[in-house]
Amino acid sequence: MNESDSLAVLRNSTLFHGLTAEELEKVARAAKPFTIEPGAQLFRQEDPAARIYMLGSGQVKLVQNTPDGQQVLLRLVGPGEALGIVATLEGSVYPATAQAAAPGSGCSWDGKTLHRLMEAHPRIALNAIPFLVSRVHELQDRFRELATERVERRVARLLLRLVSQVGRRVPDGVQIGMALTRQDLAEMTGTTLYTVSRILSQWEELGLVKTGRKKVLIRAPHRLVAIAEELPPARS
Amino acid sequence: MNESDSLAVLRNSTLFHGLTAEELEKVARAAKPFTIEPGAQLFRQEDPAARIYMLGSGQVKLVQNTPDGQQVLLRLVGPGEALGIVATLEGSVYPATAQAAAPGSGCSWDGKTLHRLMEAHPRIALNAIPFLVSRVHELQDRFRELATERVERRVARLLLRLVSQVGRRVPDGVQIGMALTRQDLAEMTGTTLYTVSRILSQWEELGLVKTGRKKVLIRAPHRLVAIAEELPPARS
DNA sequence: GGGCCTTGTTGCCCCAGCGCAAAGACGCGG
DNA sequence: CCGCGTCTTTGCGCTGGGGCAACAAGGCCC
Repeated sequence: MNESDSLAVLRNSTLFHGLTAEELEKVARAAKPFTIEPGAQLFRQEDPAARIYMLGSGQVKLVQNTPDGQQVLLRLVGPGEALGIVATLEGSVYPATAQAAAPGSGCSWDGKTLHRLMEAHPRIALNAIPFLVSRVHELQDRFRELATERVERRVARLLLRLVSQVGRRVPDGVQIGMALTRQDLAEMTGTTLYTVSRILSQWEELGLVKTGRKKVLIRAPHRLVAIAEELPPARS
Repeated sequence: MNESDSLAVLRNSTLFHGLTAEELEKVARAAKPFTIEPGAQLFRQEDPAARIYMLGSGQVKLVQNTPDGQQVLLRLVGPGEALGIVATLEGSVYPATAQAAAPGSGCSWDGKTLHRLMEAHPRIALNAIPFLVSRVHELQDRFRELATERVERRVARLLLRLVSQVGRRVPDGVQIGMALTRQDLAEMTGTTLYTVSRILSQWEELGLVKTGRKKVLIRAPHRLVAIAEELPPARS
């Protein structure tokens, strides 16, 4: 990951979209490259939010721990996306731990530098807004889901979301292109690994999916959509 | 609500904080004032997001409806806060309905105007960021709560949040300064009005709160904090 | 003051989903 | 190819809380 790699990453990011070539170069020069191995952490929850990271390649899980030892998987971050923006701009602590799920690389800036860059190039601030807006939107949706829908539907939705994020076409369906345990899936849907396991077993029996260790293959996406969208059992 | 009222509203808002007097005036001139009666709606879910509203006085509920008729109360908006920013910036539809809970007034801008103002005065965009950031943060917290905590704790937290938002000291405690039905409380915590009612009854028996029609009075905030923070039943 | 409508309470039943425990299955490293 | 650690499945019992129904209590309007 050298400076010209950084440049390539920046060009593909929404955050720095629309900057002139010179501006981009300036941003790239201020960047510090990094690489990360699976299982390693970019930052930990409660650490002071010092840096913002932009992922060039790889997959990172954002996990929030509760005081009593439970976990919530807030979001998966893929190439071209940034981590720690929210906390770094706020100047507080990271609200979650960022753990690599696949080997990755990218570059980072410290909070001060980012602020300086934003003040100097308002375009960046303007770009950050749609990003934040879409986060708000997504969180609102997930909140509503969690508040009103039963587990099976939430899991169906999750798989569909994963398909669109990291789905890979394979001969007999679409493979989730990422290693996720039942526990991970449970943390993303606000349930337990037991329940996820049971639901997947049931779907497997129906020929809807094919599961394996940390693997899920969707064979009949449309039927999953039916489960995700269907109105609850009946309600005159 | 005339133009100078608008100016006063703007001055108290975070969104337009730090603008020069002239800039503020320009923004105020572009604003359209409004007043609203309890029960009336500023906008409805699924309407194209045409305008952004800034509340000068009053209280507005942001309610999201699910396809099958359930509801989620996303947030309460008070004086100085803005509504519809997210949707208007995104240029999509309002993700929720904004309904007044008390008589109010304020001013509004259409999406194009706001965009123009932001481009011309990047300060506004920079101001919008902390606002959005705090929304993301809050939603993440509520998401985690909903995913990992049981109802009683969530209700306790909600009341505490309401106290800090709209609490009014009265002789024998703190009054929630806003009319909220059990249904409203349920929609904010992702549960049902029955459960909320039962919990409040129980707390009333313990002398923790005093409830009435659309009224909640907290008599012992510290004990509510204990419920909100306490670790679950036991876990060796 | 009386009627009506909205909001709140509570008993009852029921079930989705939690969580333990114990037994597989997978796959890596040696 | 074996062993061990990690991940997954499944049976079982239990309970939090959902939801109906019926009733009570406010509050508002005429």
